[in-house]
Amino acid sequence: MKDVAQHAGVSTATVSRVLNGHAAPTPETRERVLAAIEELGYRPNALARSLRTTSTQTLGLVISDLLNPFFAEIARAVEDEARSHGYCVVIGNADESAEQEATYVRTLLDRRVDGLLLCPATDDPSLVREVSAGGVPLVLLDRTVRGATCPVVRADGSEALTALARRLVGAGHSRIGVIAGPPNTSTGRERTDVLTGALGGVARVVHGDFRQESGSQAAAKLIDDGVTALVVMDNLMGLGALGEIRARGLQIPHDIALAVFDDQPWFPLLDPPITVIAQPTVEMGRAAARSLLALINGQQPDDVRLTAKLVLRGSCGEAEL
Amino acid sequence: MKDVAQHAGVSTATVSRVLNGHAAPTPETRERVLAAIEELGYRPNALARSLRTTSTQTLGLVISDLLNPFFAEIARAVEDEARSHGYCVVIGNADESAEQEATYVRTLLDRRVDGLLLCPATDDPSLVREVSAGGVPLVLLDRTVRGATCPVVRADGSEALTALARRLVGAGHSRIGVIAGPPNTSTGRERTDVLTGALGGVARVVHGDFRQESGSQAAAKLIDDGVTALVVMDNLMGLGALGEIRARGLQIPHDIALAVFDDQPWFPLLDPPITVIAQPTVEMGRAAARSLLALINGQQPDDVRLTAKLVLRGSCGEAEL
DNA sequence: GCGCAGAAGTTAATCGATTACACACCTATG
DNA sequence: CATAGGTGTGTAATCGATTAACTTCTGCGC
Repeated sequence: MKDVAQHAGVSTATVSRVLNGHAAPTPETRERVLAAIEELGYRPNALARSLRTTSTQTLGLVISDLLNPFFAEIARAVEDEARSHGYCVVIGNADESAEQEATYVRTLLDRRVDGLLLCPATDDPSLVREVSAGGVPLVLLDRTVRGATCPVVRADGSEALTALARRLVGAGHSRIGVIAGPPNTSTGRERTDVLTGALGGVARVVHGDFRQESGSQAAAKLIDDGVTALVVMDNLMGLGALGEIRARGLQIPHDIALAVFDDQPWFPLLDPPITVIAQPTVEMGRAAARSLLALINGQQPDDVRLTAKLVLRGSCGEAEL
Repeated sequence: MKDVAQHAGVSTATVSRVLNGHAAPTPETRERVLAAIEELGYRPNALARSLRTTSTQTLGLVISDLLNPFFAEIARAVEDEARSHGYCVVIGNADESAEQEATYVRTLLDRRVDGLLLCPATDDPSLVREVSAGGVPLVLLDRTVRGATCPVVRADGSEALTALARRLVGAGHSRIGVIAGPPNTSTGRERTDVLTGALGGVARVVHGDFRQESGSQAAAKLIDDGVTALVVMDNLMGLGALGEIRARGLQIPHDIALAVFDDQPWFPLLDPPITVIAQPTVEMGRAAARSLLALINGQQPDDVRLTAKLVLRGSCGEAEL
């Protein structure tokens, strides 16, 4: 910057003013400065700028698993929305591990992100409290924690789950397997509670960990237990369950009915296509980013609850479309 | 930091030494400082530290499309490897747009990443030159550019493509459709050249843009053209092609054979399972990260070429396993 | 008892920006 | 013609760390 100033025959203050579009400098000075910048190939140092202004124009996003397309879609939406407001997004991958999640959150705070979006790995509120104590704007996404005091953006699957339960029971299923998320996550618990509630006594619940492998194992257990329908609470576990069903040579929906939480582009390509509860991932990501930006600007955004939709495709034996 | 120093009755220099594990401070002083840090909940400002040391312990990774599981896997591997060396990764999503790619690269440079991993959207070398001119360590990943002067890490599919070609021709196909990547990407061109070369005159090539929609359109065109086999050069276009095949009610492999570049966890679940050319994504990501770290440490890593493997599953009419 | 080596800690410059304040110059006004 | 008010720039403090150079103190050898 000093070089630029010297080159243009002005002070660094003037260079800075030109850079930040202040009113002061003469068109003629501005021209000289811009020419010098161009000539020297100068690029401002964002670190120095941030240090001085205490604003990094960056949001942190900590998600549970980058390989899960559900989170990948959310990440993309967050990023789009943030960029359209001049913010950058730094993504941290917690890998469903509370410890790694904490590490990432601290790293992001150390780098002074202007705000943080978090998909908490567990419903333990201590990390959230730590962030709040640091005074950094925080929005929770997809999942919440016990006694959360910050805005939360998530999808509500109650209606869809209830409709699904009605359908399965109506179709005569009397032993229905539920592959649930971990009981210490809000989505894991809530979805399961709603569904088992709606199913009455016919549900058999096995908890997985939101990963493919746990889906196969849970499916194996439930199939051995004689269930005639399987509801899987997450797309990766759904993948695992599908694998297990195929491995055993079972026919969907004849031998076993299947429904999965989260839609995936390839679900319609299976035979039969898979019935799902689709979450509005893009809207969730955008809404979360908007809430966080509002918080950064000193507003108090409300919680956002979007609704997940039941998409019937055939894997539960419903009339084909 | 000043607060901590005051609290512990020492100077900021001593606090800094304790923080950075220098030899000097007495165990007793160290103790006092750590206590003060703990008590005040102090966290060092990474921006200030980086400004002073000109090192951010951060790598930039610019990929073409976060929603493409191929890149998501790479991103995860890069991140794992980087973390194990004490580095953070900032991911930028270029969305297959050269313009957005350039924007991201500049943003990352402005933030003074210690090095940059780039999956170039096109084979235009100007952006690469810009980075090199800035003296920032750079490694290309998956794709290269014309006249690249930096290390490149990628998968070599020649062998697998040749084997696939032999098989298709051997099975009697005489009109084979190839859904290729954009001609201005190195992977788009090279894979197609190898395959068409090995196929002799029987290939019909249509170029897509590495996205699902273009896959369906290309498939439609080729099927109308009467091809009996389809080779798709990327998993997203493969998804689109599959959709088109299903929509037309064609049976794989009876009516049309199909092979796809890039494996996906759900390919084995289709009926028949899809034959693929699998790229070693995890190894690519790790190798790229390692090369970049080596470059940062002043070494001169060689290019890395890993081999992609043909995985026969049935969608090309091969003997079932 | 003197000098000196080595250890422990402090002072202050520095990284590259932003910005409050001061200053010089110019114009309009009473 | 002195003065008030504007404008365009420059000066220098500041953000929060690191670190070279310097000070102080301790203990040891002769």
